[in-house]
Amino acid sequence: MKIDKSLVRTFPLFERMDDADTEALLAHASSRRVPVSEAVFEQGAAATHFYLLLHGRLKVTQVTEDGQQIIVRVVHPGDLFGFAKALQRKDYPGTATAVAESIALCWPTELWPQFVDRNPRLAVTAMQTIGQRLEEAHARIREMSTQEVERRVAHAVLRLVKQAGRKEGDAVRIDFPISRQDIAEMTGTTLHTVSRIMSAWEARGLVEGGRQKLLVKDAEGLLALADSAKE
Amino acid sequence: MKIDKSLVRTFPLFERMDDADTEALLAHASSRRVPVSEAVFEQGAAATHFYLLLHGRLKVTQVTEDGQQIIVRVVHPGDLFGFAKALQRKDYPGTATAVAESIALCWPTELWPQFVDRNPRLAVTAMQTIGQRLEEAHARIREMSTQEVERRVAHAVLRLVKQAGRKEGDAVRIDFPISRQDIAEMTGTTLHTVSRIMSAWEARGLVEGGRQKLLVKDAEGLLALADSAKE
DNA sequence: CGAAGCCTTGAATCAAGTCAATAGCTGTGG
DNA sequence: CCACAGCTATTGACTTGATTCAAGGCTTCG
Repeated sequence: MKIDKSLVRTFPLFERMDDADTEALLAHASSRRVPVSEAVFEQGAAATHFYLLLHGRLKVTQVTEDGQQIIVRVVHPGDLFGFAKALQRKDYPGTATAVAESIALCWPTELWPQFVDRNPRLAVTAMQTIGQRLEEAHARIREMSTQEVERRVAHAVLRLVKQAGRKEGDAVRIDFPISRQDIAEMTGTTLHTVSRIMSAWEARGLVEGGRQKLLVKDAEGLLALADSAKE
Repeated sequence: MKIDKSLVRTFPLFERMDDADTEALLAHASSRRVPVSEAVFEQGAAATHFYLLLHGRLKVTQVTEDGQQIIVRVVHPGDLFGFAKALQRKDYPGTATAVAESIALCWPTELWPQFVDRNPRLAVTAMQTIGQRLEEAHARIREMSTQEVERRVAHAVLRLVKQAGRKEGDAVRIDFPISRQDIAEMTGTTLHTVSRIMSAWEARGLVEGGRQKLLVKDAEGLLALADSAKE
């Protein structure tokens, strides 16, 4: 399968890899197009491949025994995902669903050790990535333990701005379709509460909503909300 | 520093390491005694060492900007902790405090790569450990998102039973001093709510409380509480 | 155009948090 | 050995943030 080397090269992960190594890796990769709302892999399925998102946007969700869903994280272009095997898991802990038309590279998990050998930097990067995720998870736990919903939602939106913001005049557009329900699942609340909060924000000129749309007009204002201690 | 090889050898991490390797590692280790309520390291301090808990019990806490505290995890004998450097961090993300008289081995972080070289299994184990922690964190996020307080507390207590339970007749004793406040910080609630819940449980014969004491008399009953969907 | 999927907004309810007061251990020192 | 200081825990009353229930409106797309 022919894959564009120069595209891959733009991602930090590959940036310092030399041509030979890059080609060796890409030789074993296949690329996969994922239409909106289709899953790349499902929670509990055997972890046969690991992936690199080239283009688009995914959400990783988990479902509890009693059927509730939460969004574990959002996958952005350049992110590795689904490398459960690297953590000695046999199955995927969550489901990865495209929220926008996406393209991912994938490798059979058996190749992970080779992948790492070929570029020791990669082992380090992977470790780092997981470390970051762990920290994010702890940050989220901290937020959920101590902050009321509005601040949590503010934090979540700011995170999206940082990871998926695209300038649009004075404001920042969240660059993929996201619903109130999604935000609720990211912050551990209900779409109703999110809707109310965002209506209030819209009235104050902080954001502009819409069907699966989100435009942040005043990031500083949100930041003030997110950081200010209660009262 | 003379350290008992046979003690170390009882931990899964070292179980399959041969004598030469074990000795090489222990040669660079020092041991450190930590009295109750003293910290092994503090949140934000430079990560100079990584540790292995030999004996005792620690809690790892984080403090938010506005002064609230949460318990990130409990460290049990045999656990590695404080290996921030392995995740490419310069500082410790939390504070590790002894809740019981403890003894830990420690190594300078510079030795981590060597530590890993010496025993590649260790790299794998470390990865696995971190993977587990990530999963635990996600499980906790899931719980906090979807379950009401009583179930969360039930889960937390059951986790303690599994990790620090000591049989005591028909019941199981949590083997270190733990306060209502601690449980509150592990579950994201207040000591008042925890106290109320545990009083109710005590009335139903599920547990027996006391000042920093906790005896689980009916783990099945708790499990039913923890697992049953609401109502 | 109609159906499906999102979003908004009221009203009622409820789980937990806050406030406040008291009681019970535990270890210390007079 | 008793009293006191300092924690830790218990409990009631009240408040409130957020969920649930319910109804209706707005987009988008086939």
